[in-house]
Amino acid sequence: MSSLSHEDLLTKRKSVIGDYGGGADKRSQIAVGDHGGSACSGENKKSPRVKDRRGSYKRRKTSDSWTIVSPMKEDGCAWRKYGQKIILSAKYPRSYFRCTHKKQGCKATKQVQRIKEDPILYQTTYFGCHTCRYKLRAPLTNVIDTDPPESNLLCFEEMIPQVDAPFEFKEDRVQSDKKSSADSSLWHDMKSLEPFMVWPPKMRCFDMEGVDEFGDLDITFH
DNA sequence: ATTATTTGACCGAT
DNA sequence: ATCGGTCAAATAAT
Repeated sequence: MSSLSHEDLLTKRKSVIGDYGGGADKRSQIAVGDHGGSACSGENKKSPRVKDRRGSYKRRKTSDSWTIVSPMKEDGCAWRKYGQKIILSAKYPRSYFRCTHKKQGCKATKQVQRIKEDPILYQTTYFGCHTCRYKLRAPLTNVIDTDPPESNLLCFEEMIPQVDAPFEFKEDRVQSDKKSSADSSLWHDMKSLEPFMVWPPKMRCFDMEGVDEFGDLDITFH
């Protein structure tokens, strides 16, 4: 789709940024600049860099999660990447995604990690159910107020096959080539299927725990 | 303009 | 101290 390779993009970006990440943290710089000499209004507890983030996030529980092992890392949902980490015991980095509609209260997240090279396999772990899907049906109306935000579990009737999502394969920066054709053709095969991501939570609702296989996909509920 | 991605720092747990 | 998960500024894309 894009005319530039990922290496190109990366190179371009690096050349623009320079030693961006290498040296001092930009927020440190900002912080020093901000209240650098100011000593502030006296009481600082522990030199907040740019903003005190203590308690800014809570670690998730491992409940309400399930894992899918599949050759695809795309599902039918709109995710926004918010992090990537090198995992010590893993060969490939792990990517962290949250639902694009987090602002509307959707708490669903997932993490994707490639676990195998030859036939490429991704392990995707989902946390929480989407609460945003049925809102998409009436995007221009004022449904937000009327939606019960605590209804985590949806019915099948509420589900919409969200095949309008941007299906696009983007490879991790750390290995750029040898993707596309295999992946894409695979995806085109799978594209006729229901986006499988939407039903694992239903299976949970229907008391299907203990099921850990479904066709070609390995699914593990936690 | 707004939204998405990148990426090092920060946080809590161990 | 280290690890994995998250934040958020800078950057890129739309």
